[in-house]
Amino acid sequence: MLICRLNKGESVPTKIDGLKGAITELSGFPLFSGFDQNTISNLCLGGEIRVNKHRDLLFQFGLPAQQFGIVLSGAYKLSRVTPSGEESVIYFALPGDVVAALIMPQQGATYPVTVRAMGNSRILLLKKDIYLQSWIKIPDLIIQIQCLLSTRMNRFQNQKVMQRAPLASKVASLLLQLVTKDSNKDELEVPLPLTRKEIADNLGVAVESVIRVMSDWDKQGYIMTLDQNIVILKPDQLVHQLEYEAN
Amino acid sequence: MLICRLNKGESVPTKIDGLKGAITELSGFPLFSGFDQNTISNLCLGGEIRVNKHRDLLFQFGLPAQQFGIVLSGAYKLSRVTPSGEESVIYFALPGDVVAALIMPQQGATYPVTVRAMGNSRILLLKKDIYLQSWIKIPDLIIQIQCLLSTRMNRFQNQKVMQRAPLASKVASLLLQLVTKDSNKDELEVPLPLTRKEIADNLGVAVESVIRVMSDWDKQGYIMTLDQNIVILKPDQLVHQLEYEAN
DNA sequence: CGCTCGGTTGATGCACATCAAAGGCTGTGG
DNA sequence: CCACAGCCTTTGATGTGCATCAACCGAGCG
Repeated sequence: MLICRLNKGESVPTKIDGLKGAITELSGFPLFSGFDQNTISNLCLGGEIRVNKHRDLLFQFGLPAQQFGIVLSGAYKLSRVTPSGEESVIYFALPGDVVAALIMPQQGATYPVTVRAMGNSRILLLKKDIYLQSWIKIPDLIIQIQCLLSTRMNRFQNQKVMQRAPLASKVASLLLQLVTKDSNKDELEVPLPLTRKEIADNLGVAVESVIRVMSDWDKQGYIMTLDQNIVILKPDQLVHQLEYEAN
Repeated sequence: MLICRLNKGESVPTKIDGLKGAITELSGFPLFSGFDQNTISNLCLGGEIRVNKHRDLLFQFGLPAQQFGIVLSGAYKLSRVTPSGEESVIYFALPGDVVAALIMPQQGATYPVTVRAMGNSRILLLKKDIYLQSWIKIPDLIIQIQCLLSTRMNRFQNQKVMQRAPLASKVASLLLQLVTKDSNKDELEVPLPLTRKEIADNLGVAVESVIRVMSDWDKQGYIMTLDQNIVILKPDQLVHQLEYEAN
């Protein structure tokens, strides 16, 4: 069962060289906190803003890694294909997140995942060289990058700890993880278009199982889905799913 | 079902301040490749070599992280306890691996995992300050650290891709991952004492299931277990387990 | 209007969990 | 020295959560 299908038109990604506006956006991310706009522009020399539509391909697993990216808006999906042809979603990258930065230092490295846009998204692409020649030499920047990686690593670890939990717990955990911005009471919105298949592929389970869990929550009024945008109406109820009674 | 039990005596870890001998060891690791012994000793100022016995506690999940480590010999197990009281093994750190380096930059960070020795092991403990004041400023060192992290991240990703594979594939994948040194033909030895429970806790499955898979391999002559040391007699057969037919 | 895609539901089956029992080994204390 | 407790391993019997298979619906689209 092959997954690859031609994306309608495979839209030639727009390329915009002037990135004045983006600098302001960048200065709002934790990655660049404490840097003035001048420094930021120097750090982004030779950068290119890529504007993507839903499912546009950004990086392809296995190809030589020449660039890394900083997500500006929207979201990107990092995934790989399993030996049996299924898609396995590794990570969802949101604005402010870096993509492929970790492998820049390695000689002849290839992308360890395939990266695709989810919905309309924008990303700033930077050349490998700038990472090796500028970024690496700025301790404050390295610290910020390591913080981002640490967060991501933590997420992996949390998923590992949940491995033996029932499916409902895993789905709840994933959804809650994605909204960890301001945990203001009721009405959290998952900030990216997410199909049930993508959730299943991330958790490594069957679509139908995810659907059974989520449409139940839908009926209970815990969540709401509008055109692939998920809204958590009762966060407390989802948190409750996490405590699956230690027998 | 609580797991915490007093380790017989909880042996007071030996502390040795002179680390002359260790410098030679360190210079053999990829982490310090390209550094002369003088530089290495400066990078390890204030370091302390901890000698541990089987199951000695090194770092405790949740406590403030003041130190990081470089495994010298033996192995260390990074794990967490699940909400239901089971142990979840996140990672096995072998000689040359760094532990807790990634979280050094974060203010008031706590250890994200509990770390215990597996068998007799030695680790070089370094202070947070040295990381922030020296390490971070040396691009070549940062590059090596990021390579180590990249390898670890890759391992997580591989496990994620195998999530839907049958148990036998997962066990095979884990064992093969641990011996990825020189893949010289037949007779690979897993370089750390590993119980079936630890394998199970790493894969997030039941002990009995792991045992059923492995004792089958034992009978087939694919592997051999001597006192918790696993030897892979027929690597090809284990590799064969990975290709679980994409129907 | 046929196509594909995402979501949904029900019937059936299987891989693995769970429970139970037992033997070997090690360290510990009476 | 032996009894005992823990841990690791093993094996069998039984149960179940989720996968799999199949079918259907509505929406968007060329």
